[in-house]
Amino acid sequence: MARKSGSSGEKTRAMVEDAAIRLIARYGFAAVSMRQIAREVGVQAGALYLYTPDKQSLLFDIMRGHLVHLLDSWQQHSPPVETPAVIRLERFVRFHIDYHIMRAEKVFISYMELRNLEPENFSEIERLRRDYEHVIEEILTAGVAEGAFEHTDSRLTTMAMIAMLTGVSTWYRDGGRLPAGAIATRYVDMAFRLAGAEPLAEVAE
Amino acid sequence: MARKSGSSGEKTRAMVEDAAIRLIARYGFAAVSMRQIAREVGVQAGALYLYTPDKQSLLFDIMRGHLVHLLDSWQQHSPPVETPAVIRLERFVRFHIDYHIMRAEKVFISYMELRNLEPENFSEIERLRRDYEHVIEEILTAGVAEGAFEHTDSRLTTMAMIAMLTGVSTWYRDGGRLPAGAIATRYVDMAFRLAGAEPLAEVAE
DNA sequence: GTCTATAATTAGATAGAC
DNA sequence: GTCTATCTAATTATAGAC
Repeated sequence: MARKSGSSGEKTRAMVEDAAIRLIARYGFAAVSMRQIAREVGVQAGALYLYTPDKQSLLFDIMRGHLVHLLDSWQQHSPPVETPAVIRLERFVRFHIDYHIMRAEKVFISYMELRNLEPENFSEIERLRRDYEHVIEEILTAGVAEGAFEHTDSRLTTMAMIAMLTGVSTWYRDGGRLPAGAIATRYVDMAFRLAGAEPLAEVAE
Repeated sequence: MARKSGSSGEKTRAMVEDAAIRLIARYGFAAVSMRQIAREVGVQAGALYLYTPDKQSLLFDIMRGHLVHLLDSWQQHSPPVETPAVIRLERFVRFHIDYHIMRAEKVFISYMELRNLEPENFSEIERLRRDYEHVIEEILTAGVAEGAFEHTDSRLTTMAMIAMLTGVSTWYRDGGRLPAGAIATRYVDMAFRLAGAEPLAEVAE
């Protein structure tokens, strides 16, 4: 029988993406073959091309999907812009860490596999990444304007904060020394320190 | 003529490593072929095997060489342990950023290509990385004991600080908005904030 | 020390049967 | 929708000439 009974295109499509994410996160895009992905799904290599025109699109779709969903999720979680920056920063840090811990593989891929994107794809992903960086930068500059934050260089503080926060996903493991919530609380504290939040706000945290 | 006049083994050996570093940093280890490296050096692929037993060793030697040299350099730059932690932290941050900016490619490889190491090689590299993490952690705990730093979790602060500092090498470019020295100064300030350095020390910076 | 030639394997992608 | 078979090209690594 050439076609398994009960097999369905949409289900297989999801399995292909899942397998690709798992394998690419583990071994790296260039090191993973289409045959490996197919084996993980339980189909032959040729069948993959029903769901993706080529290997590059598989990577690109994973990364774009991740970043679009990330930005979308923040839109839904973000407080209104008129909210005090201290509140917005705390909300952002908790959102970011939570999201990145829960989707560590996609985060990892989107960070590590930029080099394997073809130029046009790279540009689109970079644009989405910059959009996300601007979320922090806007909160920081708003906080300085409010007098709630005190630091000399919002752009550099943004870069430092993103690196610091995203770093969590490189070492976090379920069942580690601290639960995710406790980690997030400590990172909120550290983000406030970097931003130069007034002691009052820091205590209130 | 099978052998170029004026060619020399040691010189070629260095060119092989240089080419490997440049190409792996740019395209990733798995995506770079031995033929590409050979072409960059100006020899045939077979000749590479005079200098490395296989492709894996090429990667491993780059990473181990980098980390051994990094630890060695810090040994020579580090103030005696009895030096106040504030001084030691400032020295460390400037050393780390300077070193990482000047050797961005090796740093990048050592961070991105961990997945492509065979198990035994991975273990050795991880051991060296942990040694380096302990440098910061020791300074932070010493600072807390001295009463110079105030933070709740030295281990987490270490992870945050390493991620923050190493992140510089992912975006730094010569001729950018700020010269390397100015960037380092701002990162010293941010490191002090994370560590919870007493205001007096922060002003002294 | 480097070259040419080649072995052995594997890759991405397609064609056509079912 | 999936399989088998296959094409074409590339890969790591080695052997042996020079």
